[in-house]
Amino acid sequence: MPELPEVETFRKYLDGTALDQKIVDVNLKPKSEKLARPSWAELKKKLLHQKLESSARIGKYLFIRLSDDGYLVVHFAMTGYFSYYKDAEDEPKYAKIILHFDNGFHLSYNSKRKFGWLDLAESIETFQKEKDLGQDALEIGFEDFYQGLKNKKSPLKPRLMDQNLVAGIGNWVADEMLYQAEIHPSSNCNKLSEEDFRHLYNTMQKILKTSVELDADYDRFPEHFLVNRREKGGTCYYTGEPLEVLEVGGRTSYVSKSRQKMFQ
DNA sequence: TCCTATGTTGTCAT
DNA sequence: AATGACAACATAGG
Repeated sequence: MPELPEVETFRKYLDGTALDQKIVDVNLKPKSEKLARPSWAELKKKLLHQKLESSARIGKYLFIRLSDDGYLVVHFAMTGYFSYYKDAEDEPKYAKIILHFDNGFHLSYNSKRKFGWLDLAESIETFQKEKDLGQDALEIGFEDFYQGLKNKKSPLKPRLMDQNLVAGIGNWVADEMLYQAEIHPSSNCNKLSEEDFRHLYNTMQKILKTSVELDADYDRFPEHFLVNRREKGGTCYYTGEPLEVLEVGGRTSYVSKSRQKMFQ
């Protein structure tokens, strides 16, 4: 579900389908008002008669440039995704907000739950500042990554998932990074050396790039990736041992105990 | 029936 | 100021 690689895949999907066509109507499904910000009336008014011109992404947030001015901002939360289709009968079951284009196609924002949302923003910079959103995990340099984490008095995993520090890492990417980098999620940030952080940073880049290249399609992920093993009965690719399931920072974490070193 | 879920946000406590 | 625990949001699926 939508973390950085998934949202980047949605962004590419949007770029390949829905850009440069005039929005002739916008529909809201019943009981979906909460997904529209700042309000359904304002969102609809802003989108009508405009085109989606281009897209950008910071972390799990997608920014879509509108032809007049400003941005449509989309957050997919846990179950959101886009569909671009022509026939009304192809409308997804969980469609919540639907943009209708003058070429007869439709772009729907779908979600099983009412968690994600569509919002408006004047500029990406304003939005990023208001939300205190950190640098995108694929953009941040090692030095900022290191400086942001090295002095934290906290278990590492919750800090990796803190969007104000580095944006885009959710539960599965955090587990994946820590697994491949051989670091226990409960390790204290301030006990890792610079080289440990460098290793973690390089691992993060590799995992994110690979995931994005594979369009976040887990079925195509390398066999050693943890994400497909994060389930009951899952075993470590490297050691064959059963993965431990524990809670770190309130989130379920899968750990290969003998592989991942605890820094404390 | 009960529990969990890969996200965010707000409150309250330390 | 930082950090953590917890609830709320909402719903499908095991």
